[in-house]
Amino acid sequence: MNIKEVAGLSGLPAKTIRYYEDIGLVRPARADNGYRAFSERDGAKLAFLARARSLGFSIDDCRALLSLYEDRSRASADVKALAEDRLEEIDRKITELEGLKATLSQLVRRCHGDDRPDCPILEDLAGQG
Amino acid sequence: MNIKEVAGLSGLPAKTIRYYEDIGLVRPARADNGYRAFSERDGAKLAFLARARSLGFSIDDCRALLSLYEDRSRASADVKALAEDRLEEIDRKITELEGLKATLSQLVRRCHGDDRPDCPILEDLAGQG
DNA sequence: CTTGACCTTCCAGTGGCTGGAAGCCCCATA
DNA sequence: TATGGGGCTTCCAGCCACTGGAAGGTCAAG
Repeated sequence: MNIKEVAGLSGLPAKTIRYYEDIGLVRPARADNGYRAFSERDGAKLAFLARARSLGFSIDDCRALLSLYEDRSRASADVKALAEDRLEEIDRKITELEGLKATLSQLVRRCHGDDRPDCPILEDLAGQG
Repeated sequence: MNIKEVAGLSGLPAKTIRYYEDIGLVRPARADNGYRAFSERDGAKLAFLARARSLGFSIDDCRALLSLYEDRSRASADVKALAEDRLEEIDRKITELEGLKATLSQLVRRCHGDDRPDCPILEDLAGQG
């Protein structure tokens, strides 16, 4: 399989796949002409990575998940712990964004938004709100 | 005012303030010894930036907000538009994170999390879920 | 034989800082 | 007057996870 095919299968851009090779996440074989030759297994690994990344796992998390994935004697507790950390992180981010949203939408509501210069948003930013 | 003092006032690290000078957000005067000499106005500007950044505005947004802030004849509608764009972005991010959270927490619930190797989380990541 | 799609490597840039080295400057204390 | 410690300066490198682009090799079709 050439890079474009595996890119299509995994949903990752070719550039990203090359990058993943650079940082050692995949190690595709090489054909005689120097082209990367991806196996089925490489394809599965890349799809795994794409899915894990889309769920917000960092590259380091992915490295850990991959090695757990390939370790037949892993404990599912280890995976669960990683996933739970991610969940907490997501919760923290949601909370933070909700806070921003509350503040900003209050400011937006208070700003009349016409062609006059007085603006509660700028006043708040300047610390006079 | 030296950099450390204005850092304390604005809540920004000194490093960040130097960086903001680099990219042209502030232009503090210089004392004879080469030290940056911040005016009250510089301090206010930096506090403005700190607040805007903490509300999630990008540096480019901040540049626009600053110039609106300093433009006595600005229309508040322009500011409101920027803030509304940010709100939409925040909403999109929250929605995305809620989606991730739903998927991940479902996976976590289904994983028994003990010392056995079978794990629905990895199965899902591998596309067999 | 040419065209055009594909592949390769390598370098640089994104955003928004952050860390660290090397070297002034300034003030207080011994 | 030496010295110590903090603060200040510049500059370079690195973070994360790619992404864009240049320069050039390879392959299949017409």
